[in-house]
Amino acid sequence: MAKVTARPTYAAIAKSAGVSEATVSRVLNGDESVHPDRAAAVQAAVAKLGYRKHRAAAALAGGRTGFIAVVIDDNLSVFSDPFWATVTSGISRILMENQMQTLLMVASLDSLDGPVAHSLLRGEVDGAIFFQLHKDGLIKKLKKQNLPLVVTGTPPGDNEFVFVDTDNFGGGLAATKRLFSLGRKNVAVITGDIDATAGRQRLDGYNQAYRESGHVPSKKLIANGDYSYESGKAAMQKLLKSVDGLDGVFACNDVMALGAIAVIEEAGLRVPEDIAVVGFDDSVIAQTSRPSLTSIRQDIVALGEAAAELMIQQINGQEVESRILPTDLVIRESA
Amino acid sequence: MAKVTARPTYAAIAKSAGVSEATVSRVLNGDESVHPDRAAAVQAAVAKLGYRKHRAAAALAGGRTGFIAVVIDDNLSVFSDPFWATVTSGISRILMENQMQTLLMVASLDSLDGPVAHSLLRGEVDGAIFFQLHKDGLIKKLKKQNLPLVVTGTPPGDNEFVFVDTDNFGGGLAATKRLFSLGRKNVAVITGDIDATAGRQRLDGYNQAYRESGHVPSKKLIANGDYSYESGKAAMQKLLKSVDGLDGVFACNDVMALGAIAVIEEAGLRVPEDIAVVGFDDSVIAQTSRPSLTSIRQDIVALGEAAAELMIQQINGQEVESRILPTDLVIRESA
DNA sequence: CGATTGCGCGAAACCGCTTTCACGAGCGGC
DNA sequence: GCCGCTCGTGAAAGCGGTTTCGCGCAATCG
Repeated sequence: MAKVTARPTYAAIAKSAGVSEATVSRVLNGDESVHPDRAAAVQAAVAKLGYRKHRAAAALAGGRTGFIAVVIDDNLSVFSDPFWATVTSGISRILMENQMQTLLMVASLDSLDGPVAHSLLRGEVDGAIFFQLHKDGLIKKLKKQNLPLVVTGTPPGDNEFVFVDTDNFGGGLAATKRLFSLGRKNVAVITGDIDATAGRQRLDGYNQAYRESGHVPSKKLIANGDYSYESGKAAMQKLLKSVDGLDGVFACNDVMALGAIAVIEEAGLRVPEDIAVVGFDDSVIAQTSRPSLTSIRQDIVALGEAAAELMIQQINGQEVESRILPTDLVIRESA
Repeated sequence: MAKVTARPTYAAIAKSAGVSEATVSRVLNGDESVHPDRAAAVQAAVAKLGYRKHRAAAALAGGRTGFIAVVIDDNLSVFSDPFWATVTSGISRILMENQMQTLLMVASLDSLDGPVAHSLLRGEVDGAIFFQLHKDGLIKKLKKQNLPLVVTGTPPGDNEFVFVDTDNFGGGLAATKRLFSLGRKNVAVITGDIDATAGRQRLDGYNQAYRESGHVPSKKLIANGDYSYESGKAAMQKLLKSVDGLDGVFACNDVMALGAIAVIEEAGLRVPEDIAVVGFDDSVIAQTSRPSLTSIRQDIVALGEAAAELMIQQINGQEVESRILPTDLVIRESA
């Protein structure tokens, strides 16, 4: 048990500043109606005594906890993908700047009845940021309670929730256009999980690029993957068999791109000379692989920061709109 | 602002169970001295009303917050390495099981004066888990306050703090032995940051393997890196130039191992035929690279779980000992 | 110039739980 | 059979803030 050194309370501040505790509270909560002189006196006392508010007490009395939950479904790939950690660091930074704390909740969200669900439903946090949405039972319930919510990644369905996301569509478009700009004619795509919105949108971007080029992609050019290395290999094998004159591939993430490259080289073909490959994510492996991978970069920290900003705006009662962040094409050896 | 539906309080439970609020509190906090019948009545009332304790109120009255801080120095590679996220998920799981919450604090720990430091010093958490220790100013201060602490990664210096770590020494030993067991004679090492304990220990393991084999590693066989891809390449270039008959390399992480392999192949040599390479971490890239990488696997989730367990034991007033978790050698193509 | 309004401020209730304290009952010891 | 314990329990006092309410004052109005 931590023995905490006694800290000053409102009583001390009030005494030192010659005002009542109520006034101290007003000053510390930005109530404008206090006379500037008194406010200054309070501020001085606060500074002098090194006062800091007791969170629990403030939460109990005020109903606001200063905590924002970051809710992570534990069947998400938190374990193998730095993505979520990076987003979280962005969230955390912004929250800290605004005197709020990040409460991490990792749990299976299947049930509406676990400790996470209870904790959220009981109002133990001022808001919740969800990572990717699969099951929407819980979040719908929270929305009914008017809990400020932000979703990271485009939620399926209509725009019921405030969200932040990378421009997956634009990224897919840019990746595919890059291949066309290299003079490639038969550009295939290895999709990610097309049941999730991100995968869907990247594919849509690919299709859009085709449309803009005045062609229609044959069904044969679309091979489904699931973001795993193995699925990238399998998809590529299928493409090599079924597509004549294949000279470009857009893989919806870097890991699959590497799987595809492995298969291409095993088949005795060269990247990028015979087949150019573009990935998505610009993860570490894009830099370390050989050939290094041309990929679509997203600003992941910014994604987290945007999520936190939208959260804070909501808490302040402002109207907010979902945000979609741009991507960059990073050109390396593979395309 | 979340409008929270009114929840039952002790008053309701007490009434429903026909006891006083004091007794409710005792039951809910595991006080043994309550008559079993009454305890049962309270439990029944709790279940019936779906009662859940108000954390802030409990914290205010009891001094225990139910929060454990996970403190991450933001100059740590949280951004590119899934390692810390994985550890955190393990921590979070165990804490949740014990009705505690994970409070994430990402901040520069240089100053003893930032919001993180204040928050910790003020006893806003029941304990703190530090990720890797560079600056020990803050943590020493916290220790003086008797705040339960756990460090992830061996802290430098004596065993002043309770910590959990992977068996870096054993891993380095196993990696190097693997190379010897393949009949390699001139086995070099590319070190990580040897100012940090993990890097130091892996190197020590390498040296130990040499000692056990009855030889002494020449200074030439040791090339310093900093865990980055580029440093792996640089170290390998140096080794190729200065070491005759080099036929094995232990790189202290996978990323450097890939850098080394790139250089080896550029030099027209083959992995593993000419030079076998072992990495460390068994990260995704170990599986996706070509040739796939033999590496040392650590159970990262278990590391987080162990940290959380040590924390909980400390909070319960038990004596605890630091824990070192074993590693596995994962054999793939490169060695 | 007296009555009305409005503003700044303090007193005090309250948020929901924990813990001390004292009290009554049941017990063994003499 | 009386005294002194122990044991289980409830009343009540906080924990450290927030917020309502009403009061006293000065400015405004008729």
